Amino acid sequence: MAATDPCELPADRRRGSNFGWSLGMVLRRWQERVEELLRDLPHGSRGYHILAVVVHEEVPTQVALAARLAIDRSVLTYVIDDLENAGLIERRRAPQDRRARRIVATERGRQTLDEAERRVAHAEDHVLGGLPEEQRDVLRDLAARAAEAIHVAAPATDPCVAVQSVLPSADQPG
Amino acid sequence: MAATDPCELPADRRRGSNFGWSLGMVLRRWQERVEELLRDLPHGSRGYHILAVVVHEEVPTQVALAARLAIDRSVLTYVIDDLENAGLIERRRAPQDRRARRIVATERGRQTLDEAERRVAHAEDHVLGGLPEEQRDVLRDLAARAAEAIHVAAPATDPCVAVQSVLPSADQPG
DNA sequence: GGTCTATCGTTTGTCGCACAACACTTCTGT
DNA sequence: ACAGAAGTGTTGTGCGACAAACGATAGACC
Repeated sequence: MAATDPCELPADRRRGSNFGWSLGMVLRRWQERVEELLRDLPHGSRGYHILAVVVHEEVPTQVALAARLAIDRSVLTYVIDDLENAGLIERRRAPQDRRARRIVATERGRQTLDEAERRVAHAEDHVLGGLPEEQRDVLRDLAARAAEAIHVAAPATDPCVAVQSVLPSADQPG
Repeated sequence: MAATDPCELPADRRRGSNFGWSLGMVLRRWQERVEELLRDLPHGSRGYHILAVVVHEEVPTQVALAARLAIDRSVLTYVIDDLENAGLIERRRAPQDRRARRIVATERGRQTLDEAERRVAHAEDHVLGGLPEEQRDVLRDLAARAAEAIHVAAPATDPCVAVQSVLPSADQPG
């Protein structure tokens, strides 16, 4: 098989590679920092992600926006409400389909995102301060590509196998 | 300056580097998989992290355990309850300080963790399937080191500067 | 044209989790 | 013995994610 079997690695190697924990740790800190820096942006990092997509990509509908960000439709409703109230984006009825709303950024929204991106970039460098410059970019890049791959292969639930218990069978000593 | 200014990168580059979103995406999928595979392990990935530390490191008290995992003490209480009920770990009063509980893994707990780690490693390769083998290891490694650095520099709240608004000042056109 | 179904957006309710606050036990120092 | 500190457990509260139901509109089919 092509894959290295992690079970053959020494325990130290495996213990250090608590990938889920590491991700959680970095993400939590990232969010802390970002929430702090973007205090005025409605819904913090959430609003930031949404605003970024709205500005950089012209996503036709809210549903498409939700799909793009892999978040629930119903979340978009209130976040967009607040971004709109802050004058950063506008809801426009799509002329060809009056059910759909086209979300467009205002000039103010674009300016805000620009400033926000500057700050977030700065915060990221801070969060990843434990890594040398070069490796930060590698990490960002790898994370982005992994995430992208996950996103396009979206089906999420791959019913690969019937799941057995992790626990050893009952006849084993406790 | 040593740091590359991300604002100078072309928009496409910056858009792709939505680091927080990427982390969230990968983490969410990782958790989905792990929860699925470790269905029988109390509290899924949470229980997994805790069990792993209990088995691999001999952490003296619950407080130390919480600090090691950077989670709240009060979470430990009920997760440990359930891990104990599942016969995977034991709470023992520390002989020299009867306030403290020493958490030790049972043989069954060790076996369970061993199997769980096998599965998690497999799931990780699946989650990171979008990356070639080699880069998966790089990502794991970088994430681990970034997380470790964050963890040791724990103070979390670094009141570096008074935070200004991200929003442009009021005289800007909307 | 009229009806029927699917889609878009919004609203509401439920669930789980993080965190704070309080209570209890035990240790330490005087 | 007493006061205060530290380890643990319990309870309550608030927030965010997600599912389900609802109204509005579009498109297909007769």
